[in-house]
Amino acid sequence: MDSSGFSQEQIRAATAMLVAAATDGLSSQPNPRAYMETLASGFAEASAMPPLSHKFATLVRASQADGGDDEQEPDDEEEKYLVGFTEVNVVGLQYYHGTVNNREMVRLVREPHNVYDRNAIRVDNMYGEQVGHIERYKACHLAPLVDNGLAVIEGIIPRGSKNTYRMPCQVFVFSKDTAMPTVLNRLVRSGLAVTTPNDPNFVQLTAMTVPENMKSTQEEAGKSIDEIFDTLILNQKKVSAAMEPAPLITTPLYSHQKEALAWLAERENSNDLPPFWQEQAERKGSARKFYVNSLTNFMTDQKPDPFRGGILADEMGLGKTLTLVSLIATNKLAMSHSLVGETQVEEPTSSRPLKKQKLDSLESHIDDKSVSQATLVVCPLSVMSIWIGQLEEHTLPGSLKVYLYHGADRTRKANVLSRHDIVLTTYNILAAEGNDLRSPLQKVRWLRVILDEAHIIKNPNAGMSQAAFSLKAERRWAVTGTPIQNGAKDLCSLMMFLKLQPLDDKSFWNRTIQRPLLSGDASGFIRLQALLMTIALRRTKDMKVDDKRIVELPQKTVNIHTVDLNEEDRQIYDRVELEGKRLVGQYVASGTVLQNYSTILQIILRLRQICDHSSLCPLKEGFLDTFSDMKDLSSSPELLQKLLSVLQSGDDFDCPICLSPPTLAVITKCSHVFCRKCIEKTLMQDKEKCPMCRVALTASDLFAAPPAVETREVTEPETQQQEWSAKIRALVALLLEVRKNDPNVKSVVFSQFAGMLNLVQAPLEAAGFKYVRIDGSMSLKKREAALKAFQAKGPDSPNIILLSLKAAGVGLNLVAASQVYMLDPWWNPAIEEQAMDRVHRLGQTRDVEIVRLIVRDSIEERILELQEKKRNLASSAFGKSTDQMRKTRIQDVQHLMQM
DNA sequence: ACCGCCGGGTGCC
DNA sequence: ACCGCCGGGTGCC
Repeated sequence: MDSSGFSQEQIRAATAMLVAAATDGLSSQPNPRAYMETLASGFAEASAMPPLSHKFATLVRASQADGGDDEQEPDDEEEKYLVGFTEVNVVGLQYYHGTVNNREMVRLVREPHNVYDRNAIRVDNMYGEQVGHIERYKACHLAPLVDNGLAVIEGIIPRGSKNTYRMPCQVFVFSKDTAMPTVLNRLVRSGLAVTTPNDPNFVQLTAMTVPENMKSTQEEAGKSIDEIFDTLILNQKKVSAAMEPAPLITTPLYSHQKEALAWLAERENSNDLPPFWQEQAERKGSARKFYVNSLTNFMTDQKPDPFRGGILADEMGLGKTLTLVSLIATNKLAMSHSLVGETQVEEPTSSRPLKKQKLDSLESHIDDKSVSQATLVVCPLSVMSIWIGQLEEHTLPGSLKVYLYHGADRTRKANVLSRHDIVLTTYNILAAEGNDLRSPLQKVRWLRVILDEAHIIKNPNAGMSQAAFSLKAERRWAVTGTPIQNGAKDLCSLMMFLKLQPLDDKSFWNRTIQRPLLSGDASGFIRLQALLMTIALRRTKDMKVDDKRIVELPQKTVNIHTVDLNEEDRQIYDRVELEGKRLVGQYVASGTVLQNYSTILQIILRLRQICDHSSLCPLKEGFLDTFSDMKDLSSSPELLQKLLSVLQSGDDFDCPICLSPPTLAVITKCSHVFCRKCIEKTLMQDKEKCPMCRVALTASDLFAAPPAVETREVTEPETQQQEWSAKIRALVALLLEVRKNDPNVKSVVFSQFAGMLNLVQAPLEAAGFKYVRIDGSMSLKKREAALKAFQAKGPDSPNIILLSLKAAGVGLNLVAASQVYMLDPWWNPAIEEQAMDRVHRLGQTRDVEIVRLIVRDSIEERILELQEKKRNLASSAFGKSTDQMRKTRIQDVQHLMQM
């Protein structure tokens, strides 16, 4: 490695090697540890600065909203750029124990409640140990910028790290594009010497590792995280060994499951350094060793604790749950001697928080508050039954003590929980009491915490996530079949749960991974790869080992069955589409697409409903005019109710603030739909304006959704009046044909519209089919009963299960069926694939046929195209900014409306 | 001397 | 801190 550090060629070569090794299995096998060390040394030595990119983009969380600010982002994530840096002193070093290294990234923490100075800014090292404070006469200029959300600051110690009383610190100031001149101006007027990136001396002066402006890495930057995961699939080193589970697992594991078990156990028991750490001898030949974190350049002579846990990201259908049960069962036996021994043996005293935690646990060992043997599993309610099922099916009865921490009669006693081997609970319970220190969930020091479907905590600010972060555990696992949805920041949330320092800190995550990714700097990509390579395991069903798929599944074919609307529906469809185009055209022309996004979604929704059956679209004449007239809406509670029931009919709106499906959806008087919490928070911060259209809004202008639509519509479809739609005819015809060929074949019928499921019921009955149904309104018990009936083998058992796409939840096992009918397409192909995978998964013995019913010449065809486009362009790319996402949305709308 | 100068005590926020 | 600053002691040469 030459003195200029990590060259583009090296990065490219390393990447290529990685990808090649991951894809073609047997050839070159990179050793992840060695690879990480290569990386680490490369970055640590990158002292001579390569040319500087013009702007350093970054995604950072604005710590507080600025009430008086002009631009309001619906989300608190927004692009920030480097304004420049100013050098300040860190003072008071003599009072604190936190040490730093030259060129080390430090945390700058606002201390608004500091009794001596409300502008205080604390300086911490990577471990969160205090180093000192920023001298107050400079802090007083920086703090207001941070507090009002104008700027975000990051610190690096350029030199002087061994000083006794004070040391310099370069404070890098970032702000959003529009505020950059203001921020710079305020800094300069405050008398701070600011070096901007335009400054010819910037490169010599800065201690920041300046990202190279590498256009060549754009293609990497454009990759979705899923693809990154997929380039890491089946790392040979990770899974070369297989591990037999403890005998109390009564079912033989598939070989890929044994490999996963070996990997999980290795990750829990290895004493390797955590990711991004490397060992260094003090001097050549010196016995004294140091450990350096290559992300922050933090150095310590204490060996960092191994990182026990990680991300199990196997594609769904590979049997993750059974693998985890095996881990719990297998390590249960290994445990009794290893844990106690381990904790006592390598335990040099230390002042670090991490060690302290362990020390505490040692002390409390005596008064019986020690690390429990119990594993806490947090999962969605719908997945809980899967865990229970797997435990019943695959373990010796009575061999594992399982407690269901669920239901009103759950215990309040921590020691009851800690006496079990497995405690199962749900995210809702965790959210409800997880932040309450009196909760037994919080009192137990878990051996292991497993978050199943961990992407649920992707929003780190949600109470549920916070509760997950505060659980005390020796080992942490995030389990998810769909690891990344919104990009790299979802991963940050997982890191916060996993407590992988320093990446569990948003600021460090942004600095070392997110920002480089966004600005097209290869280091972010490479670090991310290195990280995932070490702590994540992902296999997909198509992966091959020794030319054999890891899971042999029957054939799956996807066919499109094109349907022509009947005359009446066609007329309605054309009319609505014409009107919709006119409206969208207006919005596009006047640049108000986003302000009218909810209206547009309504239009699209209507069109999609008409494709299923025109009666699903409740408003006929002139309803679009009503949509575009907000005042009318606000004075018409009835309409609001209707709108909301539409919202709840199983369709997929995203709250524009959190960009997720809304929880507790509310609609504003200006007809924008948000999560209740999101909009309430926004209103409190942002001067009571609608974030979408900036109309004045107060809490009283919000209308809550009516309680779950339930089976209100389940009133038997009035058979005469509701003629079968073309699609229903097609469905029945297809089902009849299948039955003719083989009466035992079972089918799954998916729709996004609960109403559509209602409408197909009568025709199915008329054709002599027995069916069951699962939708969002059903209780867990009812769902289980329906599923059980469907899975039964007898000749009288139902042949058809009707499922609402959204309510079906994860993990549902539908291998009893081999035919799948998707009544309507959804634009996120992943969701559809997930649905299909419930049928096409382990245990399926028949070939699976998936039939997608698509109306010719309709929005459905365009949705298909959009899906294709999304697949090809990987538009879930992680390097995407909010702004880019908006643009994509506008384009999507235009495409859907054929404009 | 309402000064200057000396030298000890002292030191983040 | 081998500094700055504070405030008490002190006071021609």
